[in-house]
Amino acid sequence: MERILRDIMTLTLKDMGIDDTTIDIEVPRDEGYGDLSTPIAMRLAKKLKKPPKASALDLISKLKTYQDDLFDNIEIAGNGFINFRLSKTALTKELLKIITNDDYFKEDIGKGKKVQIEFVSANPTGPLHLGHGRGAAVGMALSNILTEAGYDVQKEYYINDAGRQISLLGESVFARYRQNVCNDIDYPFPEDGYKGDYIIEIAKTDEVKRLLDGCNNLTPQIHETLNRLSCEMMLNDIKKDLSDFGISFDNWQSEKMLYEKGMVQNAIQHLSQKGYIYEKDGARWFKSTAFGDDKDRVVIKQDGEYTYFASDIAYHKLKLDKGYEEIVDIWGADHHGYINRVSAVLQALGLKSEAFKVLLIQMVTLLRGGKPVSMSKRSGDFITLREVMDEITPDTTKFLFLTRRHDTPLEIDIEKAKMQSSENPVYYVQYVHARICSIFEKASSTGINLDTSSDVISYNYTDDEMRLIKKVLFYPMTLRGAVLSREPHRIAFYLQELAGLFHPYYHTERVITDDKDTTHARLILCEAIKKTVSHGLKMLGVSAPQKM
RNA sequence: GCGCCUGUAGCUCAGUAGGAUAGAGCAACUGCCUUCUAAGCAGUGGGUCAGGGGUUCGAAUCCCUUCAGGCGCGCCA
Repeated sequence: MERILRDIMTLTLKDMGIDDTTIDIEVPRDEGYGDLSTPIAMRLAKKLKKPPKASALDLISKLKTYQDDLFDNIEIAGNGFINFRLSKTALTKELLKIITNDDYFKEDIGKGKKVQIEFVSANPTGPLHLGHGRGAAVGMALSNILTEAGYDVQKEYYINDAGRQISLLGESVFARYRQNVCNDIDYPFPEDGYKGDYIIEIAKTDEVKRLLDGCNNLTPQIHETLNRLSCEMMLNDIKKDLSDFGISFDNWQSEKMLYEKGMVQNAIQHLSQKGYIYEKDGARWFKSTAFGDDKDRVVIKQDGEYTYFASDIAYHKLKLDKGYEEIVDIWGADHHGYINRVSAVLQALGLKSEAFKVLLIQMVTLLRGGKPVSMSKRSGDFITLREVMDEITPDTTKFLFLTRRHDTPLEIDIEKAKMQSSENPVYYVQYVHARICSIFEKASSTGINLDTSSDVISYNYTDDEMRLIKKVLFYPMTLRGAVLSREPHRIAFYLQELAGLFHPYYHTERVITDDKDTTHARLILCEAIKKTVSHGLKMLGVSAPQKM
């Protein structure tokens, strides 16, 4: 609905010789101000050098020549707001489009722009914890809405399967093998090793036992194989967790592969040719200060080894080489100090700084009965995503994450989350869908079916119904806002508002009545609501159950 | 010390790219199942938007500053 208004306003402004102004259209807080409103006259006043009211009058008179039957009236408020009241016929006609047009909510904002979203990317040295779950929920929802908005999105998981941590993983598994399989209780556990029980489970698997059979100490070859094996098993667990959580990826990018294919070396060489690499104190540095970083960063250490940053350079170069025009990295907030140097790399490689966005996922602090639970992978003492989603369902967990902005710290009391699971907001929204499904079931059992063949509705919708109709028709505004701001949580809040309108309506009015026209009109409304709710839930990666 | 994030109702959080009289859920209390699902509905109470200054037609939102909390600041990954 708002799209129609936006379109004709764009045309009108063009007529007036203005085509560089952003058009803000919003739903006023108070219904008394109309259905939609725009503060554009205030902005226009400066350009036209006329007072806001005069500018508004100019705009309105021209606007009406385009599509007069869209509005009941257009008013100018004392402060210069232009308030539109939409006509019932225009609104109901549009309502039918939601039902008949399966792509109604698609809007081509992205115009096929290639965007890569990288998220989760947890090290394969332990199971996913809640913070990863939060990143997964956000990344998935973001890629869903961007895809719906016409972007060409690829979801990627970056596997840190190279470097010392993996070596340490192998050593940890070996120590547990000696201790738990060979009963060599005094075998020393590596100081910084991974202490979680999952390491013991890996050590006890047949594959590991077969590999390590009769092995008293790690030879380089066996260590290498054990690393690979442990990493694979860990990664399989992660993949299983993600898939059970409802998260999918288009590509799993291995860090190790970057080294094996010489891409790290190539990337450094490439930057070197551009003059961004220099030597100092026996090491090689990337001149990231040239692009706004605090200090230059080492890429090759004195001992000739690459730093972790070096492989990240190669990784981000690969993203560009694959043709992505926008790069979104979703990281834990504790990595924020890393943004500038990666941004510097991408700029050095020719990407505009606006085309690189990092979404920081703030910490999830877990409380159990009011007391914080410590989260350390090394000590093995942390709450996994698996535990939580098994306890309160993946839907509830995702909704919990997506009813918050991703960049604000989040506290979850696991006891409360469990207790509230039957009163959780996600059920409130899903219940709308289930109830409407139930209505249609009842309708078809009495021989009534939804008829969309005619666009004439011989029924006068009540005020409550008009409120619902508008809410549904304005859903694309929320979607658009979520896309532009990259904030999927807005959809979760919208859905709660829509549910907050539907449930009271359901309670006071019956959809299936003796009157044919009334029933028909109300079924149309219900179908539109159902489509909207199921679309919104789908964007969030949450199911829309037929029954509850 | 420097940098990033945060501070809104008792609690957990929204606040729609600076817009109109600051919202929701939870918790508390009171009612409502013979109806298409009570995971629901109706009602009641609750605020110095951390403090101060500035920018303008207009600020919870932008800028400066103070205070409070969190997280970073390796030739670790």
